[in-house]
Amino acid sequence: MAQGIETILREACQEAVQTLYGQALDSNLLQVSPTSKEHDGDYTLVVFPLLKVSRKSPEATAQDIGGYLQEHLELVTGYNVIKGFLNLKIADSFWLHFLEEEGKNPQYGRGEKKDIKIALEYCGPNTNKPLHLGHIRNMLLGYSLSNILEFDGNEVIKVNIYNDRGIAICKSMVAWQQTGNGETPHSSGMKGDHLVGKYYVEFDKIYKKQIAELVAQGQSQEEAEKKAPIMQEAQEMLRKWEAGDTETLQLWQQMNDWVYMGFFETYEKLGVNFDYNYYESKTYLLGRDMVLEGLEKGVYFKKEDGSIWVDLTDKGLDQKVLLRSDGTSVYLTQDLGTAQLRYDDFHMDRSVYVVANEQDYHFKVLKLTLEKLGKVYADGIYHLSYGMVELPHGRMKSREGTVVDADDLIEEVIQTAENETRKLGKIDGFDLDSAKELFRIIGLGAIKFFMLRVDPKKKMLFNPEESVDLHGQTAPFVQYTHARIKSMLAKATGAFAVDETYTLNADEKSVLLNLYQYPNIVHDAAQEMNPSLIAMYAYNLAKEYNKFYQEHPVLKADTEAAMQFRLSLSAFVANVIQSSMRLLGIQVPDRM
RNA sequence: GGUCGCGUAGCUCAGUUGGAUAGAGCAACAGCCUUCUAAGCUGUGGGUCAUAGGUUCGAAUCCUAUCGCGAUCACCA
Repeated sequence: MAQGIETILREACQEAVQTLYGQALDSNLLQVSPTSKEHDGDYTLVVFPLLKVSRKSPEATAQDIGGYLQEHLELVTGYNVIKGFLNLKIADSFWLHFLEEEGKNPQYGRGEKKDIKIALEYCGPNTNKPLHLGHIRNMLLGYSLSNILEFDGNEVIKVNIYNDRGIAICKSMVAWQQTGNGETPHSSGMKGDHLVGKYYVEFDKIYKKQIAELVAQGQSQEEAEKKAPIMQEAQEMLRKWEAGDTETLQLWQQMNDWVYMGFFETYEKLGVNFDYNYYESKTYLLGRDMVLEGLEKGVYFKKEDGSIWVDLTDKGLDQKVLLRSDGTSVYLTQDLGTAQLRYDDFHMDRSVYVVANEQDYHFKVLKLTLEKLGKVYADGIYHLSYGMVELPHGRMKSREGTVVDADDLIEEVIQTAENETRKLGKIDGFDLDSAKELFRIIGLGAIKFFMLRVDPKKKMLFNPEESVDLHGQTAPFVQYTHARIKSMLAKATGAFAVDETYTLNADEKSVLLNLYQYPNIVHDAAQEMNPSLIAMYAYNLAKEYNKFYQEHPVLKADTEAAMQFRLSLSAFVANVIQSSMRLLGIQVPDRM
């Protein structure tokens, strides 16, 4: 697109003010935006900020500028003034021309190439239990964001980090050794991550039992927690792992492999992927040298007991430990190391971490600690802090068994989609495979849209019934609009062209205005790292189109010109729906 | 207790960065299929924008205080 209409109008307004009132004007005083629905016009200028320059009433100022624009700008064919609002009417030919230019462009909305490389980390699972609802929000956000950033013209590298070591996985290993009887995913038919998760739960059962026994024998709770045999074995397992004990490493590798097989299956079902994987087992020793380097530079400090700290009290935060007194690393130390490693690997301009907002403090500390070291990449670190998913009865708690499993959820939404689709009798003429594919597209679409339509920064409530709803503000609503257009287009014959003398009705123009906004929305979503803007846009576009569709016949339009125009418009809408939904990771069917 | 975040219709969420009569969906009610797919469209009811002050032509939006909810503040990850 050559130049946005808002820019053209803004510049023209600036010129008008200059000519009419003889004064230059700061261009950001000019607010030009699409006219709100209940008023007549296409774009609106708010004139209140101009009163100091015009020295006239709001109405008179708006009249002045409106008159000037109508006279000097071909684009503006009319205007009206309500209080301090100047509503401008844009020539139909502009919109028709726009439709002709962009309507068949499958890349419509794509941003210019920016020469910015972004590393985007998301998911970050532990390898001792299966993925849950929280990971789903994380993965959908991360994957969608990578699409949006890429579409806006950036280079994006999707990375995952596996927390594959530590006491948690050792717990699963010990419980499996003691009670598993050699059970494998193959022998049990269980998905690998679920199998390992089962033994993680098993560990906790045994542990609790042992604590109770010890307490019954007269030990204190605290003492019992430390001395429970199975806990001691898990800790011994961790020591052996760190010492490189072959047998331990083999078991660890095997159980992790089971988990990965399970995760890959879930990723694939959900339609997300990664370009590069990091493993904590390979990075957990990194960062130590950086801390020592900081100590040498004098930006960190050492306490009497030998522990090393960073002082962030000047930034309103606390002092944080970087190396324990025994010289070992903490969580933060590792993250320093992985940040450096990632920069060495990719030399990215920005590094985005999709991590829940419970870690806000940690990421503030991480960024500031790297800044103290003078790392050039510290500035490019951005924590996409998303809100936690809550259930109608509160937070998910594994102890209370309220964790919503990712695989179960996916299966459930597909099942619901199937039930609903069959009930509506929509699959006549589908063979079994394409029917299954349709259920999958609709079910997954529903859950993805449900989670992505909410502002990522805000916590969200997961209501199981609403998440599989197929009506209203949902993916199926948008998908349905697309399918209906496609089936209509399939019935149309020949190529259709836009007649630039066609006269638009209000519903047609409203759809065009929506389409025209798409590139801006993409850019805003990328800028704000907010996929919900895309979701709401896709919904609104479908909504506007449906209104048009209901009121105005396309294939049976009164005139040939109307039919051709409406077909072009419909095809454009289908195109943009498909494009925007793809950014959310949602497919759109041609029939449903 | 310190820090950060949130509070908009019965419920779930928007609100274009300070602009017009605060909008959608769900739920409820009333209409629209012999005409391109009714997973749709139209309409009705539903609001002390947590509360109280302040800033200005104008505040759901910015500032202050209060109330309520949540997260976080480990030599855990």
